[in-house]
Amino acid sequence: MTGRPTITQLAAELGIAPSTVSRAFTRPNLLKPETVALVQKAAEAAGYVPNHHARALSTGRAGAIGLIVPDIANPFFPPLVRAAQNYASDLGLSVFLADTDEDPLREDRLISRMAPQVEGLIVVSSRLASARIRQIADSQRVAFINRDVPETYRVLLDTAAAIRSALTHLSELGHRRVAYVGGPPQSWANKQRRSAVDNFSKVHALEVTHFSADPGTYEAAKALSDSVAASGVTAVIAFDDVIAHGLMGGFAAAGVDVPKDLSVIGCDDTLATTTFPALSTIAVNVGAAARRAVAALSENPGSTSLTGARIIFEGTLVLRGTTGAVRPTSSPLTLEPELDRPSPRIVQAGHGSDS
Amino acid sequence: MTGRPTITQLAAELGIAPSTVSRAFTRPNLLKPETVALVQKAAEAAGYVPNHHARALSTGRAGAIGLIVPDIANPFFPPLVRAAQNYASDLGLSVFLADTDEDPLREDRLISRMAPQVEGLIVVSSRLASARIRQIADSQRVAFINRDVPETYRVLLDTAAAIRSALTHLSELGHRRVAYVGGPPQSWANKQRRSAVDNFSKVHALEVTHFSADPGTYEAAKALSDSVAASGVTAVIAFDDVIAHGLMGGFAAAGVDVPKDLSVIGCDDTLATTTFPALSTIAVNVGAAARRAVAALSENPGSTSLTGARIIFEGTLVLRGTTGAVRPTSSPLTLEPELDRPSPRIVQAGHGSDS
DNA sequence: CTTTTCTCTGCAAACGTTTGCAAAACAAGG
DNA sequence: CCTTGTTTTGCAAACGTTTGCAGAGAAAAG
Repeated sequence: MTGRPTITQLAAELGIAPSTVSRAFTRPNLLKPETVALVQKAAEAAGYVPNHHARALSTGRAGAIGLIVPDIANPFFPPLVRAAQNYASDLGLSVFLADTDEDPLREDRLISRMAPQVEGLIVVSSRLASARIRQIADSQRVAFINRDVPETYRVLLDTAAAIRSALTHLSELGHRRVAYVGGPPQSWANKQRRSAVDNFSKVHALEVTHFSADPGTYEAAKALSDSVAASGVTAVIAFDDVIAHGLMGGFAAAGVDVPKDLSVIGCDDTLATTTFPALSTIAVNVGAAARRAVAALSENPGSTSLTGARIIFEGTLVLRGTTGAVRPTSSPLTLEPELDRPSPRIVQAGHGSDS
Repeated sequence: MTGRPTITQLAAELGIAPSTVSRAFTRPNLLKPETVALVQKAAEAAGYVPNHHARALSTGRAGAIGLIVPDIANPFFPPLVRAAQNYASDLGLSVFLADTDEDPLREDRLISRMAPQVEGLIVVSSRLASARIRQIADSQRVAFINRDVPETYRVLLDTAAAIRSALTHLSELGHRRVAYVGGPPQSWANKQRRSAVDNFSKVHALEVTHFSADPGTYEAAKALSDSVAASGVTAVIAFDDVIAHGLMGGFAAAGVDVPKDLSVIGCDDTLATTTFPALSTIAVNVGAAARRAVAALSENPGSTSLTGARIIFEGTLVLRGTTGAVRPTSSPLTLEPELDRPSPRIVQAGHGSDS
């Protein structure tokens, strides 16, 4: 009658105490099996479902976690939220999703608003300042994904080793000049990948030219493709698959052939084989990262913050159709071998950045 | 000290009543401005944030809505959840996200579990039986997107008119035989699009051949591309962009040129210009649909269910690079004009379906 | 038949808010 | 100075659970 039935109504109906009804659901082993059955039957019949808010208030456990991402429309995130949600669901947790729109202020506000209402927060690719992050992690239960600030709980998708493999592979194919096309400058992943390229290019005596697609969209990357093609590199490693894809789009339009004229390697494997040719990339286990993060939140429900930890999942190079041997003839750089110029050059596209 | 400060602690600290503190936040105009300021200052200092659960319990308003989608990894949904989340946030609502994994049972369970904890539910592309949906809509506050069952509150992205335009356009380009490549058989959108193709093809005396990619993935579509190419059609309308893209991938691999050999039109505009050539498609206002749905949930907070309504947003045809005039020479069908075969043939790919 | 030990159930307080009602403080009108 | 009216605040109950504690039986042990 009066909306949803409550535990008290059920109890009254059965002539027993509310606490008994409660226990029938939460600690059935304390009760006589017949009582449990009785209650369950009545609950079923009345369509009773427990009120999470009341429960949360009473137990202090919210039964929910929050998940904060910079841009849910970026293909990197949906698989992550999917994995997080599935795993949380297995643990009996619901998940609040919020999108910061890449805006640090919005992110900060969201964290403050959500944190007290949930058992923990997962913040992915945070754009906040390190100091602020440390401060937040100090008093809130939050796990970070792809943001590496010391003494916080963070799980990282590390692509350095895979990038090293990629560079080795390119080197073996005869490439000497490669480009790195970066993404969001504030992104930890971007910094990590860029320095991996820088570091490991040295061991193969590769010359690297830097570009940056900002924002990291298909269009921005496509707009950048001419500069990249003109720069004389024979291979490019992109921050992620969508940038790689944008470059390929630009190359195709300009008549430069991938992989004959130019090899390209993406990252994150968000596009799988949907490009043509199929994109060589670095696959990364977002699902594992997401699950690790929600597991961390569900452990130690008592403490007011998570103990520092640095969990790493390594990506792996997967070669498909966009990598090939360097073109044997007339590559512009062979005329002018400048292998001894170590400091990378930076070329910027799009609006300002503070990388 | 003791975790987060509460309203009672604040009150004690200030030597005033908890109710006054409460009112300072919820109905400040009832209080003397100085009191409000006093409370706010203290709250700020103590880092007080209201407990949503307690509030929800007291007011009966949850401050949250639920959003249920079949597969968040499908590019159709992220923009939708983004729009929903943004708008909900403006209204002071949080959003629970859940993924049914295309499983009706899971969907049903999720709806039952979430509905009582939120102010309303948005269910997108429901795979539930109509009877069950009506039953749910009867006692719960739920708005459906892209599922059309009478007497429920539903907002629909209608592509019929745009499909008519597409067919007209193809006809003007000289096409006489077109294929429709369907997606998830249980999907309302799929049925709607298929019958739109069937209906409007008649007015232009087009012959249509039916295919179905199940599941509606890039790979399934790609696997289907040979049959489609071999069927003698000169144009194909796909259920959505990812299927269109998969077909294009298959065509490219098989050496059939788009749009010279075959025109293709997608739907939903999820890929924008990221295909090569850029995909002609039907753009659809998911954002508006999402916002309408959350608005519906936020209105009439009292009632136990939403009054039936049928809100329609129409898609529009956007022509890019995958549509062109029918190839003048040697198209297999000109040898054998069978314009008078009206009943569409069905070709099935992937595992079983119940369309 | 007592005493002890379990098993099962009930009582009542607590969780942190909101809100109807009433009391107190103050201002204005007479 | 006493009414009357208005503004501001406090009291206490309610929202639907959970849970420590204690009581009531029942079973086991003596």
